[in-house]
Amino acid sequence: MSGQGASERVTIYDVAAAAGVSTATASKALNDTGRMSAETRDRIRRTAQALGFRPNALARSLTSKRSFTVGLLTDDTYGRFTLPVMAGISEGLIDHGVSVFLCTVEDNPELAKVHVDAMLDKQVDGIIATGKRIDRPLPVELSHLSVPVVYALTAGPADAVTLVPDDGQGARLAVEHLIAQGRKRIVHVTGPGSFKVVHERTRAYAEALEAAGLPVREDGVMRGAWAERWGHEAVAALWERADRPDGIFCGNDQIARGVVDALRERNVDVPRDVSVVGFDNWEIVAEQTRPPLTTIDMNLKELGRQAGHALLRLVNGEAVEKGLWKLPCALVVRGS
Amino acid sequence: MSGQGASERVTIYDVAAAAGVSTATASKALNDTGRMSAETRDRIRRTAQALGFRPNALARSLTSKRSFTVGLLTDDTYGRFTLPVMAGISEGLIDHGVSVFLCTVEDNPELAKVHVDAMLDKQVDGIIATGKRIDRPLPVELSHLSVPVVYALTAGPADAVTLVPDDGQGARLAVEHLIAQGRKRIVHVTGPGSFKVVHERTRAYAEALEAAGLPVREDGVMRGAWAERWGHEAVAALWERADRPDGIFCGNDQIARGVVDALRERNVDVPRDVSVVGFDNWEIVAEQTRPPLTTIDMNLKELGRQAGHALLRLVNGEAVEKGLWKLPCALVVRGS
DNA sequence: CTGAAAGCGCTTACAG
DNA sequence: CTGAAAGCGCTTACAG
Repeated sequence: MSGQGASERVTIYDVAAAAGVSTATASKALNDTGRMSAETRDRIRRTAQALGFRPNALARSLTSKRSFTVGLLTDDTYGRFTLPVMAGISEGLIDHGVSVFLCTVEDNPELAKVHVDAMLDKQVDGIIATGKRIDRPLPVELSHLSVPVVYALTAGPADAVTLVPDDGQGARLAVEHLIAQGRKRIVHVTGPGSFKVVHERTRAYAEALEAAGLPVREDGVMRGAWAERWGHEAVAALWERADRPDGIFCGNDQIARGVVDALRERNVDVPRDVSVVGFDNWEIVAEQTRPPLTTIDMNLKELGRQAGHALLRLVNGEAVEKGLWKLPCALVVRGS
Repeated sequence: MSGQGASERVTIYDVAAAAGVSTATASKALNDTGRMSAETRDRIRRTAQALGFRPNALARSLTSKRSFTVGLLTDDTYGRFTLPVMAGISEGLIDHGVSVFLCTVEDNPELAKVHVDAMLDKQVDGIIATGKRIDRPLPVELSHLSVPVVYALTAGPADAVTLVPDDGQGARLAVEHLIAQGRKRIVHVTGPGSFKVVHERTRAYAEALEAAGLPVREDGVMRGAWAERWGHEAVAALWERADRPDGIFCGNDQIARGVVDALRERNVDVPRDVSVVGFDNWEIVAEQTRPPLTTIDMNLKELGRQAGHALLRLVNGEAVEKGLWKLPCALVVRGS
């Protein structure tokens, strides 16, 4: 019976009439504002309930100037990073009654503009910009909007709130784990130098070695593509060397998988002879590797949740620390 | 200068006043309705432009009963299928000025209910339900809502519009490709029988063989997990047999990758000795396989786009054919 | 403790 | 061809 009245939506007038009060009183009762006898408030609420009243959020927003709606912009159509971030945002916000507009803009500036305008027209309370790379901005300018903006996993202006995984801390975790396994000759096989994360992780790798009193070698860091193929090539090159490594920290799980496969093809036992740690905890890669990859998880869902909360605080005019928020990564120990 | 007036939003009153007309006339001019001199209409438009007027979509929706907003429900937080579908929906709808609410509900019925209620409160014009499996519904009942619902890549009621990839046609494409390569002994290594797609693809596999006059063998279909490991195991079993296959159609790209890797480990050359075709065109798997996988693409983005358009037609009261829409898959030829 | 009235920003019959 | 008025469904000072 309930919820079918397509044409018969019940309004606050219906509730007020049924309860024998004015709409003003009904509104106050339902929003727990104003002052009235507990009895009246209760009665109005029960009538509302009985009639199946659900306030029209549009009408409410029109007066309250709050739409309980935020816009989510992403340039990532296929990637794996964005989905957990978005899920975290959506989850974190729904608890506060706020809904999320999803907009995929890819690298298209005009499309991005159209989406932003549409969101603004729909009176979003704020915007979250999300991407696949922390060193590239989305193809649209968001800094002088009339609503607050939070950046997650994409580059934002210096005076904005930007949330990213703590790549340095993650890398340290990885290297310290290798050291804890008793590894002494640890190399780092990672992605292209054009990525900012490559440098951050490399620095942390070197610092962790130093902190443990292990030598930091010039040729300990090898850069290539973010691909399995590069993992294979790197192992080929490493196994040409006089002193082969006994620990390999990889810049992502795909490289790590290539490394592990290449080691197996050389009859090098992982993890007995060599320990390998990846980065990303991309489950589909990490779990299918033989043995399954030990890797670093960036806690993207939590990052999304925090991005949502940060935006909410901004919307409410609460104080929020500007700048780069680096969120901790976690080590996931599997078999490598 | 433009777009900064946080507190100074320009309304249609401002436009009307500046143009020396009533708000009614202004509204008509801007919406291209009513009748008035071209001169007046132009003048009003120019003033609106000059003032940077952007209509408040909330206010507009309140009277028009159309929010130009739809809800998108998904149970898929990490999967690869949903993101392209969502991107297609978002892309297809933004052209019509409609925005999309993203809701990830996972397997949580209460959460799903909360999201649906929130969407309804915000007066969405319709809802699209999306999932990761075509044979399972979302954990929430959507059939008696006051707005139209379209299902994409998830199970819907028989009298609804449900869009899915044409698994049979995709499988046929795969098998016909193998036959065109001159393969005669073609097996099908696929996922668990609990998945509906497994049966659809199996049937199409058998039909394609028959149509080509090739024998359909009892043990030609092998079921296991959707995982690389199963690909390895299947090859191990197959290579025990007297007559080994020369063509392998796999139920997904992960299995196909396991198969290709296992063949290489046995020094069987792909594609010289054996041709392999996968399913999904999951680029990260297909492209990293050595050699890269030939596979079936489900055109998920297009599926999303069509889901969006179908919903729009429903919202506009236009005729839409109910039932299961099977959208064509495409063969992507790579190296296997 | 409760209600009449005005208003949020737009659109839409209806008059003229 | 144009405008005054009412209305969409709610909330919020302001009176009483």
